[in-house]
Amino acid sequence: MHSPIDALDGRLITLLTEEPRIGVLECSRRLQVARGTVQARLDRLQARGVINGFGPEVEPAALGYPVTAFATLEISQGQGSDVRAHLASVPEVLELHTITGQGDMLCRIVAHSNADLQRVIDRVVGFDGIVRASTAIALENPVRYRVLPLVAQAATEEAEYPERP
Amino acid sequence: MHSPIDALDGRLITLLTEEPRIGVLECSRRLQVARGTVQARLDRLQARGVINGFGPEVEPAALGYPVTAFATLEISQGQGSDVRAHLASVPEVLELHTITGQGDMLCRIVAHSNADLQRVIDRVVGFDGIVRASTAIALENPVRYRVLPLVAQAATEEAEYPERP
DNA sequence: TCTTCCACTGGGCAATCTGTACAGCCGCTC
DNA sequence: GAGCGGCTGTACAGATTGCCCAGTGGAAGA
Repeated sequence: MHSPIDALDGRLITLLTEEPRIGVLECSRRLQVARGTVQARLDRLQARGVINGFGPEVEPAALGYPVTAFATLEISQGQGSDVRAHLASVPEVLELHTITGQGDMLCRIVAHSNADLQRVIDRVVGFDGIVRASTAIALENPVRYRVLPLVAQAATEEAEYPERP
Repeated sequence: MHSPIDALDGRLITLLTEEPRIGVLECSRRLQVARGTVQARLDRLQARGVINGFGPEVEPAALGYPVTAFATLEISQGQGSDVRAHLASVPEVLELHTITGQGDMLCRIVAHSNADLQRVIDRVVGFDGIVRASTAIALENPVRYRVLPLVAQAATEEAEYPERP
């Protein structure tokens, strides 16, 4: 097995992240490689699942949901799948993970306001199988979700660790 | 103030999310509106910050980082900004929020493996100012990060709540 | 060492899309 | 009633895309 991505892949992803509007041709010019190469790399990256797509990045705050919170849920035994389905049906639940530790699930929720957050929480926890919930409101977001440093890291490691289990 | 998005905006975002590769012209065909309209809507959505861009969605797992964890950090008074800078410098820290509640910060981190997670955690917490850290490993991800239901909700509310404080 | 395979290059082609502009139409507000 | 903003339908030049091909160079395997 070979490394996930190489230096050119890394540069390509970085370039596309920083200037998403440019096309394949422009990429090839910036990266100083043939257009076919860029196309092939992109196809491979998508085929390997490294790049999932180029969907629009929607900002919940601009949609009228400026409040973000993280809720840790405790689930009663055996209710897991029902709870998942329930949470998946709540639009304000943006993300859900099952986790180790004192809680069982961690979900990210958004709301129109702190007051509105109460409504969302009520809806989230108003379901049999959820024993307890503790919510933490996100105040600031010093580091927005990012992957670029990781990409750079992975592209660098390529040289150091030709393969990785 | 008017509502964040209307029904057409919602349909446009949904369409682009589901099929990112299609262009403006194709959108106008699918939505049964003029191309200029789609173009104008897109420009406005981006200008208003509803859509941040169309960057590639990178999958950390495919990059060799299949392990995700959430770390809750407790910070000693007045060390906040230093800690932020420190965490921002760690590639494996994908996201960082300051939060209410027992902890002070919540960050999402990734690692090559459970064993490698130890290295990452050591690096994350190995900094003066971080008093205590508790980590929860993400096992499953029943609901991947999504915004579509929220977009649909917002586009619907447009009719019901013409304005919102 | 020789052969094969794979990736990259550089070129070309037709079809398509983009950016931009224009005039007309409609509903709303002043 | 005029003005304004948004949508439509159209037009055109220029750029881009998808696709194909032959040639080159390096790496792995025989």
